[in-house]
Amino acid sequence: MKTLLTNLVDDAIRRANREGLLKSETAAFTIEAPKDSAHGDAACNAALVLARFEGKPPRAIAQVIVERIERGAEFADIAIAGAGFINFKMAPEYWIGELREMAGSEGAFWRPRVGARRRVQVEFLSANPTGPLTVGHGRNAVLGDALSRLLETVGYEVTREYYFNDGGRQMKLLGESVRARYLQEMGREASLPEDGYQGEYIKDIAAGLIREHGDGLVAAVDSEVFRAEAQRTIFADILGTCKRLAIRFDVFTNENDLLKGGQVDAAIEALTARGLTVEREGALWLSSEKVGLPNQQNVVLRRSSGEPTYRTPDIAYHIAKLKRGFDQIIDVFGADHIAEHEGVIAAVKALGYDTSPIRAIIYQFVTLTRGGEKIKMSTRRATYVALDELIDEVGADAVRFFFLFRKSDSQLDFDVDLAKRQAPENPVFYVQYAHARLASVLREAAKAGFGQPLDPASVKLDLLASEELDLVKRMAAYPGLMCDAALALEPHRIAFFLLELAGEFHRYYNKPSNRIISEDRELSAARLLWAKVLKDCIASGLKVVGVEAPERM
RNA sequence: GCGCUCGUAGCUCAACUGGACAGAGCAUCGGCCUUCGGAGCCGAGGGUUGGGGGUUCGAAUCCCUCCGGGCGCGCCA
Repeated sequence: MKTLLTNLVDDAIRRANREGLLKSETAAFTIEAPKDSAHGDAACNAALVLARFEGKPPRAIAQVIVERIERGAEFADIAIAGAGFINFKMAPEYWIGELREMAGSEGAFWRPRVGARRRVQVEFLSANPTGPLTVGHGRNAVLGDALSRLLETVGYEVTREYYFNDGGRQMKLLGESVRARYLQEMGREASLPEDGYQGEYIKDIAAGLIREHGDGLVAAVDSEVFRAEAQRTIFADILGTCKRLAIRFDVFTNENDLLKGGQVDAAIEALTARGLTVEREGALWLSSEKVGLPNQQNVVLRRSSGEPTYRTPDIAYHIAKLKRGFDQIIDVFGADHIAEHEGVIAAVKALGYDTSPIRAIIYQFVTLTRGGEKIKMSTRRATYVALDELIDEVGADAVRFFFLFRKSDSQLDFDVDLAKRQAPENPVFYVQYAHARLASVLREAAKAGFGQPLDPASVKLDLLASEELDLVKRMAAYPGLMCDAALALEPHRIAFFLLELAGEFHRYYNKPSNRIISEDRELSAARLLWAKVLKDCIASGLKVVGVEAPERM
């Protein structure tokens, strides 16, 4: 509809220009669905945009444009309203045509292929394997995955990537923590290193090593064997948690490979060769002023001990990503990493790379509440709530939906009690229930002798009333909404769409006069076809957010 | 202190990236349905979009400035 109207208005403006009524040949106007449906199905602001340049009142310009629009039978009305909006109201036949298309497309209607198979990499989660995933990681994981699903749905080719540091100091510390626990279990004198990992899972890993090796590791020369075992176990645990949330990755990249491949050293050399580094107290720093960073951002590239910090591989990693030829690279991370990311991008850019394909999606923190009370979380002291525990308590669907039910840059307050409730105030339940209801109706229809699938060509869709067509309008807007959401990297819009769609359906369904299956066979057939399309639409939306679409509840 | 970010109904949040009268869900109050095509629906009250200024046909949205929360500012990740 948008392109149709855009073309019509464009033509009208050009015509008016040829007739000497407008100075402009074209205008940067928009076509939008008005918030208030009384204003019609679509509104165009062309006259308002042109008013200044034309030096005429908007309504007068609107008049000139409207008179020159080639109006077909698909329009019920074209009117000028308010400050000078041109409002279009489509005829019922138009919406019936849309419904027919939805029904006949075998689902393609819900997969607008605007991405044109462009390649996108989404890097998300990227948690270092030093412990189980927390609720905070959960938001990252779900956001990255939903974004990937959304991009795929609109036709991009997506690579889901997990990057982790396995060469750094933290991993060494992890190994030493395990070693300490191991020795303690073996009755040896040992204490956890300062800032070591104190979680119970460290003891579990140590216990595993005892089962496997007995006391054979007491004399181990370094903590490497402990680190390797910890990494292996923890990684398996992380991926297990992801699997419960239906999250998977295509590519894993780690720091060690970059170090071994010499890419980290190459990055340091390149930066130094360009005079972008400074040596201070034996360490190598990125010169913040030369790469255009605020000077409070001190980026250390190489410690005085000679080993690189975690950021240097990250710079090398981003260069490698750019070289892999993605059309777009998306990094998902929490707000506490903004400064770091800026530093990395600034360095990459200073090396002459075009960083414009890189985009960041940044999310704020998550708090859990139970009965209105905040649940305390702290990663340091191991009092965090593990993501697995949250999934145990409220289920994967609720976890996913709740994480997506907020714009990523607002803080997220996860109400555990609400998420568990099987009641309409729980948005997950509400949406899933709409789907189950439709499924139930379709089962009834089968019993009543209606064949499935119904043939869109033979069903009399013109029997549908405005209430059904209002839902068709909403569905017709869905593909465009997905494209906008994908472009803005905002998967939460899909969740909100689903809630609104479900709400409109529940309202419809509750009216006794709207019984889908009645004595009137032809009307029933039309409504059933419509109901099937609606069910498919909800199912496809749920798929994008990664939530189950149940047939029964 | 500096940088980033957020501030919208009592609470938790939307608002198609500058459009028409700022919308939902909880909570509160008042109704309808008594149903396995179950767990649903309707209505009411509630707002100077933190304050002030600016940009323009038009601002919750952009700019400036205060106020308030969050995050960051380590040879940690």
